[in-house]
Amino acid sequence: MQLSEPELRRRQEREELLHLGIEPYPAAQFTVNATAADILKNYERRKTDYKNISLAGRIMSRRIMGNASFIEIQDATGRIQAYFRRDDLCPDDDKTLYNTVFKKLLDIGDIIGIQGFVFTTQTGEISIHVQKFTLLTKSLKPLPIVKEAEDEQGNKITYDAFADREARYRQRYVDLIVNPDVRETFKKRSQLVQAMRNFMQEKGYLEVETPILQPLYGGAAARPFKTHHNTLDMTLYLRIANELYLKRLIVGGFEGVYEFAKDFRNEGMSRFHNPEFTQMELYVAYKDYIWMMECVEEMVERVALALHGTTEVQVGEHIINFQRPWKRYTMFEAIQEYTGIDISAMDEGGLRAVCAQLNIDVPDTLGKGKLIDEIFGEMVEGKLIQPTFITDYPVEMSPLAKKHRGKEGLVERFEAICNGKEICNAYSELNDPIDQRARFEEQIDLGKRGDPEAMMLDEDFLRALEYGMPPTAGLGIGIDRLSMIMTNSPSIQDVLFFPQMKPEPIVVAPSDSDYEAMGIPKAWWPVFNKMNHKSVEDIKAIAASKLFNDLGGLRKKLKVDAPMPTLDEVKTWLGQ
RNA sequence: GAUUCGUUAGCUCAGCUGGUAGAGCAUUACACUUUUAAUGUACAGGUCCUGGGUUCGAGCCCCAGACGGAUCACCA
Repeated sequence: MQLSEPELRRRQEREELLHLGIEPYPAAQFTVNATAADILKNYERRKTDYKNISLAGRIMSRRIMGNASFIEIQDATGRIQAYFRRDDLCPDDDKTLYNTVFKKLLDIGDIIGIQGFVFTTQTGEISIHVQKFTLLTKSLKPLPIVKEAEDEQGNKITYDAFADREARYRQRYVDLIVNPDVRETFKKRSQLVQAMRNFMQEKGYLEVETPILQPLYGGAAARPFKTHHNTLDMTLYLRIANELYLKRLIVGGFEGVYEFAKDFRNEGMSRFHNPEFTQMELYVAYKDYIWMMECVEEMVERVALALHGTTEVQVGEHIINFQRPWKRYTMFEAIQEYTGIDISAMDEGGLRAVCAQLNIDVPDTLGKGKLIDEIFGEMVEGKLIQPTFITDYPVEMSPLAKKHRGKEGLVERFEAICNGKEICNAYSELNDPIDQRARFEEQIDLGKRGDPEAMMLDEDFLRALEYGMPPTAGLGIGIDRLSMIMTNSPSIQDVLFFPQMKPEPIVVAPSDSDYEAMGIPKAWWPVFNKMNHKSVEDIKAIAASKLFNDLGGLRKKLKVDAPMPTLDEVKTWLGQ
């Protein structure tokens, strides 16, 4: 890797600090007794408490004005201005600490500790008057410079925002340093998980952990990631869901279990899909899906209140209100509401005619259940902005859900739809082992017909059901999707710290020792570095005459103080 | 996987009909003891994503590729 000029300069500064006896990465702990947010919030009311403060953070901007300077320092809670004055820091004749260390050897991005007292500047900004500072970490890579200001109305204006998505996702650490909104989004995500966990702890449910490496994958319809265990010499799959394990725990006698689970699905990626994602699954014994709807409403309403202090949340152009109770439709009612067509009594032929009438393209292979799902997906789902429960799904699509207590061909299942997307999925869980086996066998048939997502038959799970699982309500709720809504993020990548991406190409640049091995005189090494070849092989592939010409050109540009080699010498270097 | 847009200085971006590569910020130097996008002056900084092609001449046109975004498809 060729280092840019700022990078070289910072490495040089690191050396100079060492020469001055200043350790750029000290071991001694720097004790902090204040945060930026605390000072800005409480200083005016409790001035005497801020006479002797100690704070650490990253330098985010510098305004040097001769013998006085202002910097902005950023800690985990925010930014605060600090005031450095030469004669305070260097009361004696030796002004090195200010003139050299502070002004020349520190940069934006360096992490320092400061000690001093809080005051208000003439322009009214609460600031720290620094009496002593300590370098804690020298930063060798320049940060993207983002400048912020406020207009007359007090609106925040950002200049030169660090907005390139690829760079932001690949180097999330930089994104987090430079974009405060990103930090806020992830804090909200954490609060969301915390609010849900508190909710379930209060109800007395048990938080559990179940296997991620599974010999059989199940609990959802999806393609898995496959791996291999060497000692056991067996195939294992990364879980696509943890449903079947949590139900085993209900069989075992726990009456409420939940897990925040990373699941893995080997499928397409989009702004709603990442190969690994988080679901919270909850199973409660002696409950049904109607009870579970109330539970979801209460939990999600609680989350909205915890994050926003209100049930109303701005999402894109909509304001979504999570206040209970939410609207409820059966799937048939919802389709009738949005298309005007009652499909509840239709057979497959009738449903196909409806698809044709609504201009929905469907493959001939689809059965009745999938046709209904297609109509719902095309005509209804995207229009449901406010949180809405859709209940009573066709049995063909739900091999783990209990048959409806009153309606033939349906199961006791609901999804909550919000902002046009599913956020959760729940059933009265199927606990009849004979029925469950039959449903698995239907799935196996589907698999034989080529459906890559058909479920596998899990004999151990069936054995557990045969011992008897009490009537149970189960829920899976997508934490990423819910986070997107609660933080007004248009893409799943905005709520994942490290979204999946293709790896960056790794370039192994030739080094000085490579040049030496090729017999190139040292004076020419900078020239080869400047040419930035990707590898030694790349250099050797260049025609000697072309390289000879290039060397001549760069010799002039870089002012190389060495005689021009002959064409024959160049050929020797290249082994040609 | 398909379509489409993008990739130019450390960062954010301009770049005309194909004719010597531009700005602001950051950096460097100097000035400046309460500034706040600090200011003023000066300097420096570029494989224009990669590889081919067309052309006297390519950042720009053509072909292929890499990476990324968006939409669609797939997908609880």
